[in-house]
This record gives sequence, C-alpha cells and structure tokens, in this order.
Amino acid sequence: MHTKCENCPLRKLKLFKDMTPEELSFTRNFKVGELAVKANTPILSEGANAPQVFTALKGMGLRYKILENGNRQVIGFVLPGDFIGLQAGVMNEMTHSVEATTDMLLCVFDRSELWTLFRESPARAFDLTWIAANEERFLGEALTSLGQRSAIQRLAWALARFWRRMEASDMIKGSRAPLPYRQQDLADALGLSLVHTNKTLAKLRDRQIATWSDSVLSVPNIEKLETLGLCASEKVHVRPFI
Amino acid sequence: MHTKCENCPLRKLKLFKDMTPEELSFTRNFKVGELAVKANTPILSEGANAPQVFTALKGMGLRYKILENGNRQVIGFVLPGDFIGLQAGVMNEMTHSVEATTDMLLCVFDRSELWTLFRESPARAFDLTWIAANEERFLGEALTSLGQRSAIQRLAWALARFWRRMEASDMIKGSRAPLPYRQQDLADALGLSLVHTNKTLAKLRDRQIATWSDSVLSVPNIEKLETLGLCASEKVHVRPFI
DNA sequence: CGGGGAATTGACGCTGTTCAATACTGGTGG
DNA sequence: CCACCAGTATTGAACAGCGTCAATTCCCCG
Repeated sequence: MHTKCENCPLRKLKLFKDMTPEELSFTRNFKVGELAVKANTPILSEGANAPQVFTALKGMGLRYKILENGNRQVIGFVLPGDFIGLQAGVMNEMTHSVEATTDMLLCVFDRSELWTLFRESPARAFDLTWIAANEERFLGEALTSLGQRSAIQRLAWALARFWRRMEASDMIKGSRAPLPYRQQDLADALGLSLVHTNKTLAKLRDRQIATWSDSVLSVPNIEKLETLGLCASEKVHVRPFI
Repeated sequence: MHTKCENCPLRKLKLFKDMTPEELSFTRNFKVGELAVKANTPILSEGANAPQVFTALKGMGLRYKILENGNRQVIGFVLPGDFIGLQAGVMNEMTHSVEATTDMLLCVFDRSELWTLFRESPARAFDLTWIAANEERFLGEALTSLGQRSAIQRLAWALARFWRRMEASDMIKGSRAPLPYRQQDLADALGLSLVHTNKTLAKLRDRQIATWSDSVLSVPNIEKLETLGLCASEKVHVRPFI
C-alpha cells in the first residue's frame, strides 16, 4: 500500500468530508492497493463485470458511452476523489466506459468486499449511496443542459462547473486551472459538433469570459461565466469517500 | 396501513425482485402509511427537505427541473415501483421536483428512519444503492439520447423504453399501453420543441411504427421501434424495492 | 354556448451540422 | 537535423434539422 489512508492528500481538501477514526480504519482495510494508469488507456469498459472498483487519487479521466452508430457521448469527467465503478459494484455491470485522459493513480478496492462494507459499516454504506445520488444529481443537471441550454450556455455551464469543482480541490493557481481534455471531449459531452464547439469557445475568448488553450483554462470572472451558463445555486457539496 | 406489504401487488410482477421474509418484515415496519395524490399535484419540490420518501404503488408521474430562464427539463417518468425522494433521503435536498400526472397512490416512509435501514438491514441498504445506481444508468442513457440521437430516434428510444418497462409490469393489453402524458412532457424530456415533437410523432404514425393518441400508445412491432431508436441491449433489469 | 388546454399544421429562419481546407504541434525514423 | 506524419485546433462556406410564430381544430368541462 503506497499511500496510507491516514495520509491521503484528498482528506486535506475542503471538498471532502472528514472521516471518523472508525471509518478511516475500515476504509484502510477495504483498500487492497494502488494502480497507476497511463494516459489514454481504458480503466473500465461498458458491459464489463470488473472485479475491482476504484477511487481516483491523481489525474483526470472521462466516462463515456458508445452508441450503435459509433457516436460517443461523454457522460462525465473523473477528477481526484471520484469513485469509479459503482455500477459494477452494485449492478454487476458497467453501463459506461471509463478511461484515463492524463496519467492517473487509482486507489483499488475489491468488489467482492462491497458486501462486507454494507454489513459492517453502515456509515460507509450510506456514503456510497450518497455518492450514487450525487452522480444522479450531476447527470440530471447535464441532461438539463443538453435539453434546455444553447451552445454557448452549455459551454459556459460546463467550464463553470469544472472551475468550481477544481476550486474546492485546490487545483487553481491564480486564475488558471488545468483542463487536459480535447475540444472533442467537451463536444461529445455537450452534444455539440467539434466545429461548433471550437467556434463557440472562440466567442468566449473574444468576449473575455473564458480562455481555454494548451490544457489550461483561464477565467477572469467566474460569476460572469456562471451568469452566462445559467448556473443557479449549483454549489459544490462537501462529499464523502476515499 | 391500507396495503399490506405481504400483499403488495408489485411483488407479483416479474420486473421486481423477490424479498426474503426478513426483508419483507423489515420493509413493513419501515412503511408508515399510504398517500393518495390527485393528478397534476406536486409530490416533492426541488430544494425541499422533505421528511418523507415514497414508493409509487399506482399511477404515473414525472420528475423535472426548472431552469432560471423558466425552461423545464423533464428528467424522468415515475411508474409503479419507482422510488421517490432518494436524494432527499441521503442528501437532505431534492435536486428536482416530482409531480403526479395521473392520480397516484404512494407508499410512505420516514426519512429519519433511513439511518435505521442502513444500520439494521444491509440487504435493504444495498438495494437502495442499487436503485440509485439504476437511476444513474437511466440518466446516462437519456443524456446519450439528447446528445447523440436525432429527433425521430429520440422519440423512438423513449417510446420503446416505456414499452419495455410496461411490458415487465403487465401494463400492456394487446399492442396497447397506457401513456397518460402530454406531448409537451415528452418534448421537455427529449429537449425538443412541442411543435417538432408533434410533427415527428406524425412521422412515426405515418410509417406505422408507433401511434400515440388519447393517452394510449400502440406499437405493432417493438423491434422495429427499437431499431429506429438505436436501442442496443437495453434490457429492463429485475429490480428491488417497495 | 363559451372558454381553456391540448393537438395539429404551415411558413419562415436561426442555430448548429457537415464538408473541406489550412495550420500547428510533438513524436518518429531516416 | 530534417522530413514526415498523425492528432488537434482553427476557419470558411453551404446546408438542414429543428425552433419559433401563428392560425386552426378538437375536446372536455362548466
């Protein structure tokens, strides 16, 4: 075990909930190892019945589904602290794929031990359900974006969402945040074509609302971005896990 | 308590998982009553911290979010057996609203007893997490629809989904299924305008793939509908609860 | 008989797609 | 060290799917 749960860097971030000593020790026993994943390699595949589930410690990735016609829908992005494989854990089958965008470091758990978690640690089981409900919340918001927002509002919404999430994870330096995805990834997430995504990003740049190039996102005024994206009270909640 | 859990009509359906006697008795104790809701009345509201959560016993409803600009996104439909208020239960706040479309009958549970559920019935807690993961799965598919399917494919996908769900709940008579929603509801769910939804439904009718009028959906050939909607292996899973 | 909600249909045009060409980058092999 | 290449970003032009506006019909309910 490379990183001790006690020293987990995620625990220091204000995004994440404190653990009680009991929770911490249970989690430490639950963890079976760590896994380093290279950029652009798959972590879990749709339909797979993976024996292991993960928590992202470092790096970024994305979740996606492939349609019969070959189209790809990106259904979310994976940042440090995110749980990977919940569906495999409880439903025995992933309904989307997950892959690493940058090099990643994952915390590994045995799927077969999930039952133990429910039996012996109600608190951790509750947290797991919380995480599932949180995913549901996010997807509901994303669905609303695709259904009701224009292209520029969708981009603004997505970038603002990234910004707030990273803000709560101490990933922002000055007014710059790392955003190591391709325009194609964001296009596939927002249901837009690559070309139109590019042109809309150019508008945001021209209007000096957000600039994204070379994997770095600059936002001089986050409130302006949120207003444009119709981001209501979408605060980032303190969340459990590791 | 009007309906005894032992006699719950949902248990007979092949859609739903069997319960062990222990689970059944726990659930019976968990249940605090029943609630009859009139058509077109709210059940839970976005932002609310409701003291109760529900399982739908009879009738149909829908879940939706309202955007700042007043637009409505329908994020799902509620059918008998569906759980209502999971987010309120674990996150203390609904992130979408739920309202009854037809008259409904709900099974009522106390939110404050959820903790007891996690402490005393790992099996029921696991089921609850399963339900949350299932919602996540559905929303991922819906997101993929809005992002990657054309209008006619979205409609075909949605109608096929309804069909399969009702099929597993014995709600289909002959080739006719009840579908008591307005075109506006489906339009808001699929991110389409009412007018275009109407015209696209006319196409499905002309091509004799699906006919929906007077709250009744007729599908002569479900496979054709699914092919058009690019519905892959989206089987309806056996699921827990009540 | 009157009124409101829902469904239907036509006309028009905007938002976003598709096709296509160009430029820029880091990585690879000669 | 440079030519080459693949992946990505950028930009223009033509087109079309879908949205908006508006009028009409149908039906239920009072």
